[in-house]
Formats: sequence, structure tokens, C-alpha cells
Amino acid sequence: MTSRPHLTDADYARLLRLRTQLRKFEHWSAQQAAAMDLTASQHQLLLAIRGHGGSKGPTIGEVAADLLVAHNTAVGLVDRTQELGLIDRERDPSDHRVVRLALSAVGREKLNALSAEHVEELARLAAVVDKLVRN
Amino acid sequence: MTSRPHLTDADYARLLRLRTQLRKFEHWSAQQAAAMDLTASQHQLLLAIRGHGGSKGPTIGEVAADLLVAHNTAVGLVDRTQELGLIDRERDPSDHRVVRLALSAVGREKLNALSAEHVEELARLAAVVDKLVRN
DNA sequence: TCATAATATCTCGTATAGCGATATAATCGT
DNA sequence: ACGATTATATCGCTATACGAGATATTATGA
Repeated sequence: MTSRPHLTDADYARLLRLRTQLRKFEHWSAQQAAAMDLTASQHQLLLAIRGHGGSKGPTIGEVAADLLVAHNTAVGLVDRTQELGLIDRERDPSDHRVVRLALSAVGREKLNALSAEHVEELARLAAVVDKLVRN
Repeated sequence: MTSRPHLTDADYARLLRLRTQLRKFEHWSAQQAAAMDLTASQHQLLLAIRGHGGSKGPTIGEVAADLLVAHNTAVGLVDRTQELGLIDRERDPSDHRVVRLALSAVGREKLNALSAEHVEELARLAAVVDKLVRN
């Protein structure tokens, strides 16, 4: 534990502005997802499936690790997202314990519609955060 | 709506890595807050109060705007955080409709203990995100 | 003045998301 | 064969978030 200088009012104000920028991005992203009738978590689940390397499709445990949530949280999220017809559960033929996830046609379309603008918005976020960190 | 190039597998993988970095920061921050018996939202409420400019202390409506949540969400968050003894509600003497928020001594201490390491971690996050955005 | 509007907060009901504990099913190791 | 491990599912609970509507206070207009 290193000794730290006392934080000033200005330090706290800057910390608040930084967190506000992160919040604004998440909020904007959630609104974009909502416009496609998705929650933010459902959007992230679609991205975790689409962005997963390899041909086989990720397991529930793998997306739970990607999303930094407990496996049972991922089960509930997969349940709700599957009910919307955005993803499919498929038992792995070589290991029947494993469920592999795949995007449905609708899921693929919705994720595609969201992704390009997210690339742009993330670039903006990076620029603003970098500026704030450098004071 | 400008026409956009088709996103590749690599684009989706990069998008996933970017969101994963943001998630890791939020997850780390939530764990730091939990170590102080705070939820992530409660921590952000403390910061919104501490980082608010002016001498008078923010109203519930103001912190709701800072946190990008509806006012009734902020009411519930303030209720729970006040029950923990971290903040105080004070009716504005000049306008009895308004509730102004202030940190308690315990709230101030917990926020202080969290903030220095958050400054450092945010600097790391900014560097990693910047690198990923620039490919 | 007195009714009404505007503002600020609070209450109630419901949904998502998250976790710990526990259960079930399939596979692996010996 | 069979106990241990792995993967997923279920149950019960809390926190967060919102919409709708209620209450209290202040401001405004006829």
C-alpha cells in the first residue's frame, strides 16, 4: 500500500467526469439496443457469440467468462434471449453436457445493425477518455 | 445513413475485446466497492455527491441526471445508501420541495479509500482502449 | 386570493440481472 | 464400475431500473 497524495475537489470532479463519459457510452449503447428491442445484456451476449473465435460456437460457460458473470447468470440471459428468437441452443454432439450457442438469422441482423455505429462511438469514447486522463 | 463496409469476423472480435476491457474495468471497480461493502451504484452515488461543484450539495434530481437514471431510480438508490449511513438527506431550507445530499463521515472515508486506485486504473483503461481503437 | 400549473420527491408494481446454494446429467479417470 | 469432475439448470433472494401515479411545496395567473 503506497502512500497517496490527498485528492482535491478538482480530482473528484475529474473522476466524476470520467465515469460520466463511460456511463454516457453505456447509456447510448443501451438505447441503441433498445431501439432493436434488445437489452444491453442481450446485445452483449450476441456480440460474445459472434466475436467468439473458432467454428463451433461458444458454450454457455465461455460466454459467462466473456461477460464476467456467473454461469447461472448466463443461463438466465440465454433463456430470455432464446425466447426472443435471437439465438439457438445446440447440444454438442461429442459432449452432451455442453450447450453451444449460435445466432439466429434475426439475431445476426440485429447485431449487424448495431455494430458499425458502435465502432465509431467507441472511437469517440477513447478520444474523450484519453483527453480526460491526460488532464 | 451512410453506407458502411461489411464487418469482418476480425471486426467483431475486436469489438468484443473492446467491450471486454470496459467490462473488466467495471467489474474490477465493483469488486473494489464490494470490499468496502458498497455496490457499484452506491459508489457512483457517493462520487456524484463528492464531485458535484458548489457548496450546497446536489439534489436528488441532479444526481439522477449525473447518473443518467430516472429520478425514481435515484430515490431508491438514495434510500438504500442512506440506510447504510453513508449519506444524509437534508431538506433545502429555502425550498422545501428539494432534498440536498451530503456524504456522512463514513461515506467520505469509503469514497476516499476507493478513489486514488480508481484514478490509476482509469489511466490503464484509457491506454488499453486507445491501443485497441487504433488497432 | 384561490385555483392551477410546475417542480421535486416518494410509493407501488414489474422486469432484468446478478449471485449463492443446490440439483441433474454427462464425461473422465482409475 | 464408480467416484470425481464438468456443464448446465433451477430456486430463492437482492439490487437496479423504469412507468404510472400520489403527495407536498412553490410559482403563477385570473
